[in-house]
Amino acid sequence: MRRSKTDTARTRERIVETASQQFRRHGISDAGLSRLMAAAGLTHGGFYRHFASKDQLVTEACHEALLSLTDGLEARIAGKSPKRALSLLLETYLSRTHRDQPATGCVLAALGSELARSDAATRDAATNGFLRLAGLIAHQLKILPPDEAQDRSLAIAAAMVGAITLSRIITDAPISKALLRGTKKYILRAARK
Amino acid sequence: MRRSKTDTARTRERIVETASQQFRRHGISDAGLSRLMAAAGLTHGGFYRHFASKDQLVTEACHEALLSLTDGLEARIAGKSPKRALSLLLETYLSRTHRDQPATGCVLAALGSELARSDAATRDAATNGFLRLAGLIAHQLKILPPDEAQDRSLAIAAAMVGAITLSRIITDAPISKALLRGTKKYILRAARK
DNA sequence: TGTACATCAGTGAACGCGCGTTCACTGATGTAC
DNA sequence: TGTACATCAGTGAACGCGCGTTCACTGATGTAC
Repeated sequence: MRRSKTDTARTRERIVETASQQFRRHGISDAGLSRLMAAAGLTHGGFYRHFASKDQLVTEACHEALLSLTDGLEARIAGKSPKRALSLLLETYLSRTHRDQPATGCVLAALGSELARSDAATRDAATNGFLRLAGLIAHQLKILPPDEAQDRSLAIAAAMVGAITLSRIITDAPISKALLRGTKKYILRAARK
Repeated sequence: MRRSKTDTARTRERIVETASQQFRRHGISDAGLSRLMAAAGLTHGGFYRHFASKDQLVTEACHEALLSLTDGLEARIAGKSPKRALSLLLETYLSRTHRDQPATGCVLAALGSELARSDAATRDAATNGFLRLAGLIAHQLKILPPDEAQDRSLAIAAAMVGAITLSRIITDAPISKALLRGTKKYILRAARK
């Protein structure tokens, strides 16, 4: 039966939030709409009242998840010195907690290679999220001229994403840990003048 | 009808080679066995004469593709000075050619986030390939003590994989290029004492 | 070296299953008077 | 403010489709004598 406008809006948000977790946990292709809607407490039939297609949901889920990630990181470093802020960003992003909980972590690390094959709208959302992440880093590189800080922050953000992705693939625990530790050290070196 | 042993071995190799390209092009989940076998010039029914399951093919395809990648890179830098070799590695791996041709490129970049959700055997194959890639880099960091060269090479290899993956996601061509260029510059900095 | 038979690579139909999407239906919400 | 009716969120069955896997069958290859 029909629901109130606020209920409808809440349901839609719940679907997007549930979807973004399911995608990150199982991958985009392997997260089916039926299971996903059930996880949101609904049946699959109602899906198309909210979204035109699965692709649209993917786009929105990536957008929201990346917004939430960068907002969270931004809040975490608010008011800190650039040096301390960069260290905090790296500790948070390159943590074992992040590695072990893909469902609530960075979409770029959880879905990177699938995003590379996604449609333009989803890749746009991913690109914007990536640039926001890089921007957070660029702000901590104030010792450098702006152009160089921009270029370097792109490389640093990609290195962070690559490190988490690979730390999840690697079957040898000490090596996985060494990769995360090494990446942090190596980025801190790269942040120096 | 039955085939000779050498024909059978050749067919098996052809399936693995075709599969590794199809996986890198379409993703593991989205590369179906029927299409894949057709691409290898066979019908899908014969698949299980060669492999116990799709998972086994995935493992072998990743193993072979990573072996081929590291062999190719190794041949390319043979006899070069460490400095020149590192630069060559980076130019080759971080090229627009590599970015634009995932089907024949690095499996870790093409399938990274899917590999993180794959079974142990496939993740073992990916881990070994990653360590071989890192090893190639470590050999060019002879100015550093071995422990540090190992840690740093892990971080560098992950940064390379992350950069290619993200360069494929990014919808803005200049930014994609800036990421590849920036990553090379930043790794060369990190390689210095 | 030649013959008889077992092996098995490859074919194509078939299996059950879950996929994304559509649709008739329900009944509460929203709207127009 | 109350009433009549249109809207539409959510349900559950159904659609065609491709998936991974199995199987009976074919006939050339490999093996045993």
